[in-house]
Amino acid sequence: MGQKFYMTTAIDYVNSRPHLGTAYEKIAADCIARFKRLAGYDVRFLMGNDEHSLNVERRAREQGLDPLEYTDRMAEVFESTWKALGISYDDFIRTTEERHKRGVRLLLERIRAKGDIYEGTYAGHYCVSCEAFYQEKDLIDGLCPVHRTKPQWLEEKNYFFRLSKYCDAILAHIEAHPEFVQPDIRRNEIVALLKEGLEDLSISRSSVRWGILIPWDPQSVVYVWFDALINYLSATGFGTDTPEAQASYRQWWPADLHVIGKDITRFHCVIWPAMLMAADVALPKQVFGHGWVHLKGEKMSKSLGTVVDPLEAAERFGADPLRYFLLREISFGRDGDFSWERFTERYNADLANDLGNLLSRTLSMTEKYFGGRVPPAGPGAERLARLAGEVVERYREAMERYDLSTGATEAWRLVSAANGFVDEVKPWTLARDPARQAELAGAIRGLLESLRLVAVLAFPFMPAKSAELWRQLGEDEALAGQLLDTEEPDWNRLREGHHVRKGDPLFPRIEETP
RNA sequence: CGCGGGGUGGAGCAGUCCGGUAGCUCGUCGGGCUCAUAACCCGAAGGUCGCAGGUUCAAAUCCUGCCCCCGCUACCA
Repeated sequence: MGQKFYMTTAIDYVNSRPHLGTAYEKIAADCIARFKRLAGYDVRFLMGNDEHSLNVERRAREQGLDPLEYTDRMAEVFESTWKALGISYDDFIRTTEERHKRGVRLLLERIRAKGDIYEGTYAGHYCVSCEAFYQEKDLIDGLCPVHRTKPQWLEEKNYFFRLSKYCDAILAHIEAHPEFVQPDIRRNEIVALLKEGLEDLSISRSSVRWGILIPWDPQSVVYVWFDALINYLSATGFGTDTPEAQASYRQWWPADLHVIGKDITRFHCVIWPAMLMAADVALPKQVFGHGWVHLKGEKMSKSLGTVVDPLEAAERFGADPLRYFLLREISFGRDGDFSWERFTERYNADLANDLGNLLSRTLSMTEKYFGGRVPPAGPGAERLARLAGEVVERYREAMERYDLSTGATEAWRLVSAANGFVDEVKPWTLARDPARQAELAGAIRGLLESLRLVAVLAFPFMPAKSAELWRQLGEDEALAGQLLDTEEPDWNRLREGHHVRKGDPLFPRIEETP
């Protein structure tokens, strides 16, 4: 087994169904997970749901359900969505699970033992939707600035975490490990925030029941954010006292990568490391804050009916084209745009015309000239082989820094080159001249090998379509088990004489924009 | 002085950290090919890289000032 790589996404708040934005995060994370497996890492990819808080309890009651019943249903909705999108998570944690509660309790006890939790009173305007307190000056016309609803005046006993104590340590950590916060623009924000200083954080609620009880004071419940962050740790076995759990914890922690939305970098780059420092637990290696997916330049709006349901989008043309579009079109880390027009354009250009058609023409020629069997390697395709080597190197370099769109672009350089190569060598001309059989074989073989490599490179982006491409090339082993070999040129791997399996077009053209 | 993002050929983007031929996709125009999903290939037109200064042999890229757009003001990642 290779080096371990433990990565996570944000766990999702279950007060609404997944939408394109949440799906984007999982798709991007999945692409990274699959790339890492391809690169030989021993990957553990965690996702999950955030199920506590008054807000969730309310939503459940509205539907006449028990909170747990409600969260059970939502877990099904989320998991089936992720499966439909081809997300290859290894573990799915729910914050209502015992293993999570144990982890939360242990972390709390450790921080408390350190003396970093104290009792206090909190008073303020509390917005249920925000799960946050507001001061008078923050309210707009007496309403929550975010939700425009009337907050409640609450005065309650709260436990506080001495966040302020860790401000300098976190700053020092980020300075010593600039890669901790990615991309760079997010780091600047966090550093600015830290330089202004931190206040202690209220970490309990005494008015809420739906949550994890504070171990030494069952009248209080752990604040949902404090609870949620710990999932990354509890999912490894932290807090569970069996030899297996302990071994798992030691094997996987610290996390190598947290993939999250840019709005919650604060929680992951400030509060979370402080919690871990207080508990003497190692910090995660890296946090990556991705951008938003806008819809035609505007944020998605449920009331305007402009939210794209990822499943619906996936149903129309399959999950893979959607995955490809989002990953190729949007620079990972920045905001991007989704529209059916652009989707159709990308789909037809890159998938149908370039890759799909390349497969089509190559397999047709393989059938026509070689009876559908993989021809022997021969002269003529050297330049494709050379480019393939370069592409793999650059692809790998881009993917290592999570520059997913560049990774895809690199793979498509090989597709373009292969299409150009066909026009250049004109196999149909070679075919008329028996003396040039070896050249013809070399050319077709070069094209098949290019396609084989593209299947591997495209796999993190489009697992199902890549597997179909792989199958049509006549490969029998699972594509998922392949390794991206950079020691030896990943070339001439197909078995000579083996039958290809031409099938339906891999990506039929979309004639009308949806 | 609230915070942040952005302004690059008709459209959408990359390049800006580490200055040195302005790149990609679509669209337009011309040509080629016929293996292929009316797909593919080649070529061309089209940009004072928001504006004004500055640094430099050299700036989209660094510095200063200004203008405009967009988030943070929603169900939200």
